[in-house]
Amino acid sequence: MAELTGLQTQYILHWGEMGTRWGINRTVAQIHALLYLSPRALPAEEIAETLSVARSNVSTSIRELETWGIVRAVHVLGDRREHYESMKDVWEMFRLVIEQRKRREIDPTREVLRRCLAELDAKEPGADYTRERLEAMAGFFEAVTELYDQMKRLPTGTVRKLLRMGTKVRKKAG
Amino acid sequence: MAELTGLQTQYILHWGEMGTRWGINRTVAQIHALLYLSPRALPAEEIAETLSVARSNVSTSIRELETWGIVRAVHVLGDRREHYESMKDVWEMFRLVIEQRKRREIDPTREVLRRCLAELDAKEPGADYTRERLEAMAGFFEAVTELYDQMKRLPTGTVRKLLRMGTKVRKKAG
DNA sequence: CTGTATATTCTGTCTGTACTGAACTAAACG
DNA sequence: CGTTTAGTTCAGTACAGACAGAATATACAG
Repeated sequence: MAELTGLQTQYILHWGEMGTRWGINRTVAQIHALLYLSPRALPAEEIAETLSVARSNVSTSIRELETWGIVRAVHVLGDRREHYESMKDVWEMFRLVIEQRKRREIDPTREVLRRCLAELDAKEPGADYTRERLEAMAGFFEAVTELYDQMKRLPTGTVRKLLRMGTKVRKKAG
Repeated sequence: MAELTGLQTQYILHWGEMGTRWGINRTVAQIHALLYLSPRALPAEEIAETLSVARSNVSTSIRELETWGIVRAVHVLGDRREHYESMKDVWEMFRLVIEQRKRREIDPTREVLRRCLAELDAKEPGADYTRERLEAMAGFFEAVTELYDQMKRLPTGTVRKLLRMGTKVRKKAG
């Protein structure tokens, strides 16, 4: 990964772009893209040079990727620098990311909805209507959580297979 | 909705908070939350007052919600102002939002991946490895698209039923 | 028409986040 | 140990997006 090919650059830039739309820091996303494409683990210094970002920026970004569990540090004999590599199993990567986003975005919302419903006083104005709306929303979040839990139980690869099956069935029927 | 109850305020603030995490403008999310809870359509002026934001801010935010198709303007006899109301079917709302996010985030990525794979020159350094990685990623995006298309075909309500069935099965088995 | 109410567009300001470069810490080498 | 190298933390800067308020446009009433 000393020099990027045009193709690699294109992918990395796009990934960074998409990252921002998903609320993921551009540099974090770019670093992930770089490591994902790299056949070998890269030291921070090299990442910084390749992407033209500050060394400190790489440090914090790598840390974030590590907390997500999709990047880890490995060591190379005769080199005391840390080398970073990305997980290569795409499905597992997204599973990890989704799990954490769920924790930060779905779970707190479920909590709030539950608390709201618990606190809802029948005497306050329009309580019936409010309850109806909150319950509908809460039901949705419960269902999503349920769906997520069910998918989590399936061993890796099964989702893929199910999906392929579904495709075939649909094609036959269509 | 002249005055918000504590509960409504809580919900609206939380929704705004979550919106920012999903890359949705806080005001847009808050307005949506307000309209969702409101038993009647509200004029822009009232929205601005209730949420303490500028009238102009409401105008642009409403526009965004309208393009998503989850808020629409309705008219009230004897009042020439536009009144805005939110869709109340939570499942349909999220379906609309997801559809559009898919268009903006999944589809372009699929395109880039396809183009990258098409352009990939076997002569460039590490072409085999790059191809492998790009294909894995592309496969994931194709699968997600497939999944989405299949779910889209199901009539509203079916997803809910399927989910409930799944829950029962799992409970029995567990 | 003119005046008033409503809605939109535009411009400058503000805020929050990303990022750099420097200072600092820790570890490895000789 | 001192020196070098890697890694982290911090303080200030830069930038993007959100927002308010003013200016403008549109529509309706009298």
